[in-house]
Amino acid sequence: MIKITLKGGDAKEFEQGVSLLDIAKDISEGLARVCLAAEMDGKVVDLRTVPETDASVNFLTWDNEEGRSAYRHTASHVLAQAVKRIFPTAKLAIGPAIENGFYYDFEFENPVNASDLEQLEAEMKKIIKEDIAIERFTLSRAEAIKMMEEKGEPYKVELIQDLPEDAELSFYRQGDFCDLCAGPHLMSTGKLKAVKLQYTAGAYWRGDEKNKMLTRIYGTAFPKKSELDAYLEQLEEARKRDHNKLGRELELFTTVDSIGQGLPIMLPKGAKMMQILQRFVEDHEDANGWVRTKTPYMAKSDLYKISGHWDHYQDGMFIFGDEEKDKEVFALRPMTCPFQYQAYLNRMRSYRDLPLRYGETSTLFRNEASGEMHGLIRVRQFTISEGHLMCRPDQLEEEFKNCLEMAIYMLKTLGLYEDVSYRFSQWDPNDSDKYIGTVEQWDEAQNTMAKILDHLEIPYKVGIGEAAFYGPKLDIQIKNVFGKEDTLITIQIDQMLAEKFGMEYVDSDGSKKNPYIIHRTSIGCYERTLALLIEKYAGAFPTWLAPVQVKILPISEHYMDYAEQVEKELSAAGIRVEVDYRNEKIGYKIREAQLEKVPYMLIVGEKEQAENAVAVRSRKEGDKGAMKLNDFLAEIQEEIETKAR
RNA sequence: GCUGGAAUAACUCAGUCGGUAGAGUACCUCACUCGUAAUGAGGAAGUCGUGGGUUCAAGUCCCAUUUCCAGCUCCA
Repeated sequence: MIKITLKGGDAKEFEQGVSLLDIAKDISEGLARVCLAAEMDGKVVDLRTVPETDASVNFLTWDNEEGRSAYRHTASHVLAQAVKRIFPTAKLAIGPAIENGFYYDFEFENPVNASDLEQLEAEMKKIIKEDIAIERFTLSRAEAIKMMEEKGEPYKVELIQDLPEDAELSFYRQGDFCDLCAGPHLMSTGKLKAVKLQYTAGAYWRGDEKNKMLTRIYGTAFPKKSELDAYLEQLEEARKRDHNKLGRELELFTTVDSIGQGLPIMLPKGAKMMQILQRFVEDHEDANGWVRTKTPYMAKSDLYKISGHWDHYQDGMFIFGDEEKDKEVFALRPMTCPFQYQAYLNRMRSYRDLPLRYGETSTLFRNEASGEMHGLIRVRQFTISEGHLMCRPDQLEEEFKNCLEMAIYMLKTLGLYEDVSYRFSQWDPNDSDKYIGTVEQWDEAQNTMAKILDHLEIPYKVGIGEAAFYGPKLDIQIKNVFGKEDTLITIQIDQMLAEKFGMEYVDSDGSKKNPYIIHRTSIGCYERTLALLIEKYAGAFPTWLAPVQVKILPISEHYMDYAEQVEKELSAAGIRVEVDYRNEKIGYKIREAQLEKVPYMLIVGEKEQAENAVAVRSRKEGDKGAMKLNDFLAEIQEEIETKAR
């Protein structure tokens, strides 16, 4: 007999040789039906696992991430089985479960199109209906290689070859299909209910662009059709917020073929929003000890050679001229660091001068690869709320904390704070060519940063290989409507560039030292931040950010003069206001203003004109009735002042 | 850069087997002068992304190229 302790603490004795599924059944048929995998002594395992000794067991269902993962991982195997049935020559690569679904990478002889996907999905449904039992078995490394060679699966062979000689490998078989897999998996294909293949994409074998590009098929799976439909609906809804679509519809920006990729045109409304953000950021920074610099957009290659950009970032720069032929070669700046350092170097600095906080609204140019541009999120020219802060070691933590607090203040004001996560981006010591500095320097920089982050109790994930070439970063990450994560804000500690540029200060004991440099942004780059604001608010911005805050809608031509008078009064008070002078019915004008997502509509007609009033309609709450113009002005000014959302 | 998809009026899109370029919205004109999400009538608007090719004939087929979209890789 063995003793099984359950999550609640209850323990029960079972015969040797019973599987976890049997145990679940013993507890209740209901549990056996809904559980997908189990956690045994802290390890996620199959339900087919037979405990050999006493163990603690926690059954995992759809409500657990691991349960969903097992479910969708089985779906990915069913996809692979369907692919092998319909395209027997396709080669299998890998196929994991991911956050909202699964994918599987294949090498096909011919491209797969949408109708192939439909056919594959139909085949998957057939396999599910067949309710094929899934069996697990193990092989030695040598046997595994032999089997996959016989099956003609070169990618699987390569995966197995990378494992240690004495490894024992687990396989899962479902009827005519068999795959190398660590598991866990469901008991049979019939456990799956609602599956959907979504789209195909290219993906490099092992994520390395030097390798062959495989075809990745993405799909998702849910235990109920209604849940699948709800998910697909939700995706559809999210896409309506896509800044790249909405931003164009709302006339915030556009692109033009002849200007080129990654070079958006900010239209008046988008440019206005950027100006509002920029003024807000600069004023806030300057009120918190920052000073401004204004530095050139380009420099000779000499500067980038000192900073290391020439060796480590040349592909990312726009370069004019040729080192071989031309006396001087220039490059547009991809970062502001080496430029702002020149301001520091302008004279000898004392320890009393520190910290020095240099802010700049800085336009940068990066020659991104052509396929990488995306709306306003990834562009070739962008403007960032840049800053470099030079300080002494004893000031570092406090200054870092202040930079972080400023970033958080900005995110909270914009309403994005609840959507972000932290990433501590470290170097990859196995890829040291990408970075400057020594192992010791990196260890020191990262340890310093780790200490500060732990002390400030920042809940971060570590990103290996995500560091800048000169130092570690704290990245504040955010996801767009497609679930793709990007860095919105970054705060970095740099001990290397000060030395390279000969930046020093004279300490209290008369010795010369290199300052620490914090590279940071307070709101990120305006283009990307604007993109995320568009998606966050679906274009219905808080009043303080809205490019048009008030739209005046005269009932008929008779009240146009009064409308103009109201416009002048509001405009003089700093409100961004427009009048709809068109000769249209009021319902029509309201509809248009509502679709433009203007926060307030002021309807003016006979009554309003007589009483110096306006009939207020809020975008959010609809008709709010008439009020004196002055009262409305006071209210909206209060709302703008407090940056209410 | 790579894989796949797309590009037709200002916008959203239709255009079958290769045979005279279509709709709705927006825009302009006229009438209506209107009270909280679309008044009616009329008009103008397209080198079918660009450049080649096949054909008696190309929006449609082929090649190249630019841009856009999704993903990969890369990145703020």
